[in-house]
Amino acid sequence: MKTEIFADKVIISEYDSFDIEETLECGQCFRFFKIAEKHYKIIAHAKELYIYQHEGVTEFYPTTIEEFKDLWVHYFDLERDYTQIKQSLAQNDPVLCKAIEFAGGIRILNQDPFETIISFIVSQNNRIPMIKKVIDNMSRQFGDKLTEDYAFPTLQQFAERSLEEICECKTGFRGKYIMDAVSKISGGLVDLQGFKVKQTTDLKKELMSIYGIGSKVADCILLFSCSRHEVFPTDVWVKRIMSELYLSESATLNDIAKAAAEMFGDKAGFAQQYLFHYARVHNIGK
DNA sequence: GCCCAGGTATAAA
DNA sequence: TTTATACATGGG
Repeated sequence: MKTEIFADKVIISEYDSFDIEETLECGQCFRFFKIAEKHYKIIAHAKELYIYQHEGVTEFYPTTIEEFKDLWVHYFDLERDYTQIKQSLAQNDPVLCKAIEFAGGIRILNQDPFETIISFIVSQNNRIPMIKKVIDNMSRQFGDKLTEDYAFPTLQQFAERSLEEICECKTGFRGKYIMDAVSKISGGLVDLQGFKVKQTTDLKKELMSIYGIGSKVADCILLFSCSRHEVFPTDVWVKRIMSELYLSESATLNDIAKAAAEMFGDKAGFAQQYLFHYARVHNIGK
């Protein structure tokens, strides 16, 4: 990867496996706005970023240039070799071959764990446009003003709010789940500082101790904010996809889960995202 | 009106 | 252990 630094922007080129549209629109993050084709505004880690891709080149317009190496390189996982990962995923697997062909430019983001916890609580039994709206409501109501938009509220800012105030952001029945998450994190029962060093299985148990966080949401948090690419895709999407593709409709969830485990092994985390795209484009999993 | 959404807690079989 | 249902809200 080649990096060029200018006064107001950073340009990278000679990279592979980075498509901004696929990366943002695949459902792993919610705070972005499409300005034009391959041209987005992103809000993450209390910073705003404009990003623009064209002809094998990516232009970053952060608030300050230092932000690029301090924050955005890690956020977009730019130091990991995705080409090699994709080769290994595609080996002897026709489904992943097709999926990679369809959306080979996805990068698994390194998002803020607290924001990701709250965001994926909001995601349950909900649709992406509504999830984005609820998160935007909470940011506007409770978060700090940035240059143009609002930062996702901090743990402290959430802790100052009542259940009623949180529900006013249209969280629905998930308001009480958010309250429990905030209270457990504030009280240290869920220790965000330990997220970097703990075993994935222990971390998952800790996350699932929060009222309203089950296996699916826990996996999303582990994958999209903690680089735990080995998480097993327990989510109903993948089970349904497996059911459609490989097994009879009468197969139990257990049969499907077992088949998926054999198929993906420790690469399941990446497989989850690719499968999502594959399913969406082929209209599978309804 | 009716159905359902990138799920989960709960009760009941 | 597995299966059915309610849940807030809004869009199709």
